[in-house]
Amino acid sequence: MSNPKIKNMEEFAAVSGISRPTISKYFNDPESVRASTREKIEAALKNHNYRPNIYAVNQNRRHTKNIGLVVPNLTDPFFASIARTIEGLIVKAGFNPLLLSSHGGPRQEISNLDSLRSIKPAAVLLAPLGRASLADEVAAFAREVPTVLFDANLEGIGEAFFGSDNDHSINLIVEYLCRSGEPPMFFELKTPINPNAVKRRNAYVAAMERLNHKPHLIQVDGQGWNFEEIGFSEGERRVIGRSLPTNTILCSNDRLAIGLLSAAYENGVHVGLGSGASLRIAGHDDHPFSRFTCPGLTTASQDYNAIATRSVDTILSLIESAERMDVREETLFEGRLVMRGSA
Amino acid sequence: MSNPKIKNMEEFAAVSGISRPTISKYFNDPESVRASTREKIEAALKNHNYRPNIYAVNQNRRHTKNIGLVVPNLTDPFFASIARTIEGLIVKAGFNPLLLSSHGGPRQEISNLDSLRSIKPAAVLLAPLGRASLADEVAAFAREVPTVLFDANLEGIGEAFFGSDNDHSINLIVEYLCRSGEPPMFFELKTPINPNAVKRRNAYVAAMERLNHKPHLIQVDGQGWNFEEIGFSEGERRVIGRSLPTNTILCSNDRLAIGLLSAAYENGVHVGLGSGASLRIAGHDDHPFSRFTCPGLTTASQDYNAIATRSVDTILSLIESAERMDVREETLFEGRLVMRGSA
DNA sequence: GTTAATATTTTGCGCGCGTAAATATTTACA
DNA sequence: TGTAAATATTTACGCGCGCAAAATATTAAC
Repeated sequence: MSNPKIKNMEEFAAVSGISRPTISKYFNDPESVRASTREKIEAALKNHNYRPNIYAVNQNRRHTKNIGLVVPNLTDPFFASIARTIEGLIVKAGFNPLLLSSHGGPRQEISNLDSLRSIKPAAVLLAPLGRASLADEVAAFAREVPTVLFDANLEGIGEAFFGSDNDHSINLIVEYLCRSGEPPMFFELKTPINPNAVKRRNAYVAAMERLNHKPHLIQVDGQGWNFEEIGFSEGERRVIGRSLPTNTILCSNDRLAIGLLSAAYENGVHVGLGSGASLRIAGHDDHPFSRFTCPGLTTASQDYNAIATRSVDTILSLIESAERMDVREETLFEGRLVMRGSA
Repeated sequence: MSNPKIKNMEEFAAVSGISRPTISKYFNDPESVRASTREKIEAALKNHNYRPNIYAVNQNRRHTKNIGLVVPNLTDPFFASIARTIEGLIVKAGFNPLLLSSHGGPRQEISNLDSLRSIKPAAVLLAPLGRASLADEVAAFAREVPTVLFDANLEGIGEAFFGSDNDHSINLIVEYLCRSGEPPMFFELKTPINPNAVKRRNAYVAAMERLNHKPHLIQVDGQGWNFEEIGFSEGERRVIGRSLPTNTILCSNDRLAIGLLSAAYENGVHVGLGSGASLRIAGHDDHPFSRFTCPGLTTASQDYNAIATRSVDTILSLIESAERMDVREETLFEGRLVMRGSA
């Protein structure tokens, strides 16, 4: 396990009694060499534990085994957990995931893509920032490197997009709220970064009209990713203690709802379904923490398993076929209603 | 900006009228070439936007510009946010951070180190899993690659360790709790993975004894990282509605406290300081979400700015000096008491 | 036992760049 | 203005490996 010290494939070839290119073949696919040589190689591997220099490998390989994974914000447990499952799928497929977060904003997103470019990835999975994204530069990247978008769509960019069917899930939750109490108002950022937020707003309006209710939007100021903070402070200003046309608030996402719940609690406003409650709050996403809010947050889950799996599958087949897609695929997965105590 | 297409340094040298090795020097340090040549290069760079092949660069460079960053669990917003600030510092220093999470457990931690090994990083910043870590293998790695530990200590491994002074912060919070109400019990996992947890337990016991109170430990079952879940379910079993010797619970970390708070709420137990409250709950860490619990969580913050900064600084000086430390440094930073509504 | 077909291994070359040593140029200073 | 010191550039070589084509070994077929 620690004889002299093998420093390259040449030397390893020598000690294993096989020619260097055959060793190379073995490392690229152990099945591609005869069983008898494979055994010799693996025996030698036991005594010397040599590993090919990854830089030399990637310099010469036609395509690297790297897959880039870019998410808008790793600090958000939601994306952290998606990233984790995608990473797992990539590793299982024998590729090497490179995880980057665009938390710094649109310029960082591009800078992430630039880093990936220099790493010459086989393909890239990108959850873009959304409306803030520098679409032209992202598009230019996607022309160079096979790219699949997920979570947030950028029209026409990349080989495919996989996301959530906001129409469906918002419809589910609006219907539920109307059926079980007063029709909801919609609490959101005035200028959301995420295209899903816009879709949800429109879906809310449409659902309300379909049910013959007048839609009400509460559009609050706020920038960046500190949704809880915004939900809290703007909730205090615009919701708590105000006389609103309804006692039910549907938030554009769970993190806003978490802030709003906190503001309600702090101001002594009782949230929930029961008789003692004066406010109902619902969210969207089924954020990892929404189980533990007080009360638990009623929300709509996204089918992230499906999104992750399909995204990785298409990226892999894209790599394998070495071709681009003839038509850009766009698939939305349906979420489910998650009922908890808050509405 | 898009003339012919430069594919290597040779060609770029040609179009810029400078010799290739000089170009190489420029990319390693733009200041190292004469101002006049620098201008020529940068002019050419504008028209051709060429970038050196990172694999070829790293294959030949004596040391890469990569710094590995391994954290136990990126899904925890706490580590996600530390990782983010550390990444920022690394980038600012002109290095390239490689972020990996050991969420999968001790074997994944080692596998992360193995991946890093093959990338030949200049150095590695490691927040180990803790007691679960395969110490021998981590130590072997740290002998090969300059490694600095943070957050959780593994005795004698790596060049230095930077963490929190649990004695200090637990003392702060125990004193506060005793002074403002009944002395606390300590709520924790029976078999914690994290050495900080053990230190906190001991610090709690010591602090209580110093104040002439009898320490009480509530040690619950539970494995893995789903602390909120454990805090919730075990809290329901062991705390809520039980007749305990005190009405104050100090949790080993905020995530347990978040679960416990949720359980209290769900069972109609009023948490806080006021007269209507029957339970006080405090945590430790100042987790990003602890502001938004109901009520807000009283806790002890860690000085993660200091930990991040010092860790990165030492790793950088370690790289620069190209030497190991003669004595292993171990520095603990003091946290602060963060008072909110829960205790 | 021979030959053709096939699977495997080897030969030979080049990838894109870092870097030491040799050479040329610039700068500083008398 | 001349010279030495400092700085910049060039020459020349090697890093560790992938890959195509050629050579060889193995298997199958008759």
